[in-house]
Amino acid sequence: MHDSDDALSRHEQKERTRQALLDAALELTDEHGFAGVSLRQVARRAGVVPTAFYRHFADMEELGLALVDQSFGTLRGMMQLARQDPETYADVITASAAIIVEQVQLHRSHFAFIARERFGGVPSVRARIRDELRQYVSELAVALRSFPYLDTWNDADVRTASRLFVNIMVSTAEQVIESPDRPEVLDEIATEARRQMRLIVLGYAGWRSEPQP
Amino acid sequence: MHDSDDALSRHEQKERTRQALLDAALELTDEHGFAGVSLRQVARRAGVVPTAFYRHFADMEELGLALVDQSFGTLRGMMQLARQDPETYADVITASAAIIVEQVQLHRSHFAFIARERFGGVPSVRARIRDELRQYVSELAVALRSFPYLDTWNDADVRTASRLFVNIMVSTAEQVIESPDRPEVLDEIATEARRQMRLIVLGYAGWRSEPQP
DNA sequence: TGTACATCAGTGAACGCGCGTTCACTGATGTAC
DNA sequence: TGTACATCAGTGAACGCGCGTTCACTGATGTAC
Repeated sequence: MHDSDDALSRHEQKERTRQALLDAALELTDEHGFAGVSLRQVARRAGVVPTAFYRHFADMEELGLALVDQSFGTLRGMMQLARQDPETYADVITASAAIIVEQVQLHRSHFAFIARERFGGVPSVRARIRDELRQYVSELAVALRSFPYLDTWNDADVRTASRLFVNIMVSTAEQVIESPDRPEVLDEIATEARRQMRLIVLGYAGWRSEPQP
Repeated sequence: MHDSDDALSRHEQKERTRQALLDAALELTDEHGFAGVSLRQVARRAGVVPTAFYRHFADMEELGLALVDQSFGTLRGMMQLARQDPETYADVITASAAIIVEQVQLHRSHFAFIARERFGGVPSVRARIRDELRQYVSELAVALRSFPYLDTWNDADVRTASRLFVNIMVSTAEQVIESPDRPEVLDEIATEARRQMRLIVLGYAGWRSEPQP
């Protein structure tokens, strides 16, 4: 018999510590960049002794790769949300811009991690992010295909559009990350993202009616 | 009387050492990110003793800000080149894409520094880059005004276009930095940059003939 | 031009500190019977 | 259910190392006369 704070299984407790290490590293990356974060700092903030780190990761590089995976999980969740939202099919541009701004605020640290470490200091982390982004562009291209009108485009055009949308997504995320949390600033960013996306869609209309020389 | 290797003045020699420190830091940033570079590493690669560093910079942060200034000097040189090139006025898109790809190859380390440290680990460096980029967008907006056709646009539209062009410029630079130096890869990147710029110009045509709802 | 002194870029020893990693350990949780 | 043993997440001391920064110095370059 024990009191109300149910004991965790060994496995659950280990998982909890692992997540504490990841969260600590994410916070510290926000402050110093991943390359500037030490194993001891991570352990300290997670509330364990430095040597406990090794029960979960071989070194900081392995933890960094785990953070990439976790962050792209969030990005994929965002795409999922957009595909499930009926608004998206009514007005893809307004709906996407709103979802991007909302999700970036909600998962700021994951987006910030990708934005910062995409060209950051640790080669293996950078490489993994590049691979994941490339795959994300492909996945978005497939998703774009399910829209009326876009289904008539050829592969190369859909891919270029997908790349542009991901560019806008990344740069919008970067702006939200850099900005104070004031609603009017965020509205302005969402408006700018809409303008940019609308521009591309209109550009494509012109492109297709009057192909390049 | 002395032999042919003319002695440098004390001032010239000091300037030379300062530049050696900057170059060393730029190289090392390419390898580990600026936050991962130590004062001693910089001094070692520049061929001076660590304490000599302090004759030139108060600390690594001050050196980092000097690197930002130097890198944006290169960016402004690129804009200058584009404005002087008669090709630009004949076909702005093709000419700009070519200049971007060529200049990024030529000054790879400066572009890489901006791309990496824009969201990198040292707050003051990041802030300075953000300020410079914002100013660069303004300067480009002014330059765009000197083109026929664009001179009829309103301020907000020219600024949005300028922001999009700088986005494309940065992401093109990022792609060149990440890519192997093979000519066909670079051609492909330049082609993609042209496609993206053409899309925007065409988008603007559509935008203006049929303004947003 | 020559001499005497000032300047100052770069030197080299020394410091205390946080780092990553090793190792033997502890004690609570899990398992076999 | 109770007991005896195994597992293993987290501990704490210890190590050698590169770090940023201080300090008194050296000796070539620059300047005043």
